[in-house]
Amino acid sequence: MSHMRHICRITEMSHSTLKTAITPRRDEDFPEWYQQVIRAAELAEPSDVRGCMVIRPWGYGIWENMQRQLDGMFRATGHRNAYFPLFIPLSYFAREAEHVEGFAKECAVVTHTRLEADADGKLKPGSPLSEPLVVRPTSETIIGASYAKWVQSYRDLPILINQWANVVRWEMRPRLFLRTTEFLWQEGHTVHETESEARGETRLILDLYERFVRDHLAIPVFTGAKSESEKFPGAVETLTLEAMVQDRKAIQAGTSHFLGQNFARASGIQFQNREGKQEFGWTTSWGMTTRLVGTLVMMHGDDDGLVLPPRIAPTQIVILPITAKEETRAAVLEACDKLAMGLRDSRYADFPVEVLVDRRDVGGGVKNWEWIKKGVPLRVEIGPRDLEKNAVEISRRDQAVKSKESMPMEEFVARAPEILRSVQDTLYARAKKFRDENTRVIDSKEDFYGFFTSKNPEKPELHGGFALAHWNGSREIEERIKNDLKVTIRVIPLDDSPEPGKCIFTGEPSQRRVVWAKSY
RNA sequence: CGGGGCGUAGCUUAGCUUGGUAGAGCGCGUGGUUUGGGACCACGAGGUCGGAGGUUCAAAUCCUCUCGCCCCGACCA
Repeated sequence: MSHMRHICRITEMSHSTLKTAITPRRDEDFPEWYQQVIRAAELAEPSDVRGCMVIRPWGYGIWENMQRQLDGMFRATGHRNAYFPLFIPLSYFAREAEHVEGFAKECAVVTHTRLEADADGKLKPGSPLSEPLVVRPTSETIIGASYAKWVQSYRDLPILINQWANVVRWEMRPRLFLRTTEFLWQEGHTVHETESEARGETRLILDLYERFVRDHLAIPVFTGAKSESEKFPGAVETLTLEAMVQDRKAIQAGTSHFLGQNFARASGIQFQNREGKQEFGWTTSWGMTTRLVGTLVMMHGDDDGLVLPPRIAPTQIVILPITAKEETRAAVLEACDKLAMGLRDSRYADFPVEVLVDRRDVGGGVKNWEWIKKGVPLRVEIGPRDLEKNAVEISRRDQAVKSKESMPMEEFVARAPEILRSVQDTLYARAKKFRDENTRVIDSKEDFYGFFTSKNPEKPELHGGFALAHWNGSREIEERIKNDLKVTIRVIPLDDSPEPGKCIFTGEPSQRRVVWAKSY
């Protein structure tokens, strides 16, 4: 009899151990899991406006942290913020042919001002504009118009400006954070005296971005150039950062473009050089977007929800008072506040530690799970028993949800920054390990096709990854691989160690391996 | 924009084939019992079944149109 009961309990336990906070699991249905995490973590929700989303405080808090950190890095490298119009006169936009071709299909266009009631009392657009206005999909042309006025002499250069803004791209298939009609970003736009200086800027920003995603978002990336067919419309060269998320697809985490003199010519950005001759400026542009929030979800999230790197988490430590017994409640709450104050006095990664005491009158278990789903790096429980020992129970989000460690309160206050650092490091190491395990050096066409073909076409399992393979440099091959496998060249490494070989598709000579993958 | 799927309460959904104007679980509210935990009991609020038209005595259910969402494709940060 007691034996039976014992077995039942074990069954029950293993059942609850298997239960995950997010349904479905990542391995069951990755796209659906992604959406459920965003909802469960209260990052964002679809709005009534097709393709647009509402970014909720927790999601926006992550974006604000990204802004704060990137903004500091921009300032430290001599950039300043400014703001340019949302609307771009159609004629300005039309100035750069390749640019137009690239963006025309996704432009929202304002053609009228004012609303007027018709006979039925329905509101209709009233006066047509003499010239339609394009809602910026990117701001090269409108910013270029200002730069043309500001630049007269080489002494006016360089111009190093960034803007934080929203942009609109009328995409066909929106997905929360990854591809929405309106999104938030920063766009840097610079003008330089020489080609090499502008190329240097493009590279400087690429390195800055790489540091940012590595150190703050715990995201390892491959960097390098885009192929002709993948580069920014109007750019001479596009540098990119490519990360691998947990379904092994590539996602672009940021771009930095060397625009040559294309846009300077289009906008009339001209200056008198040191020889007294008129010359077009050399421009760059570069950006990172709210897509990074989605990247973070897919990079670190698990079957219990979001997992946030401490450096980007809006709240780094949440304190959960165990106030089960009325008679100890006040003492527990007081201890929590005291602990919070102590923690806020310490610093982690240049800022005071972000601590929240969750005093809400919500069941303890529910409360705990909410914070798990939101991905808070550290959860700290304080109950009457801990009070007696002057200790706390801490749970790290990078470890199993049930795992807890007891620690003297003093020690925890002293060690909190170190523990946060450890969580941050673990997430990076884990992501890098995953990326490396799913990156293959491939030397034959057969292996290449095998790598990117699922075993079960009906319900494709997670497969593929990054393939490092030689390529003859032709657009035709890219096109064919894209058609056959939906695989594209994500990045052509810039580096230092060219490794000559033979194109695995044609046998022609190749200077270096390039990175192939399916992508977002 | 092409192919597929789906719209019933905040969420997940039953009912639809064989018409008779809605049921559940979770969540929510109140009261109580609990308390190192996604607890339990009782009571309760919440749905013009995506929208419009049609067939019918009668439509969530049948027909037509329409809107939206999701997945795959083309495109993109």
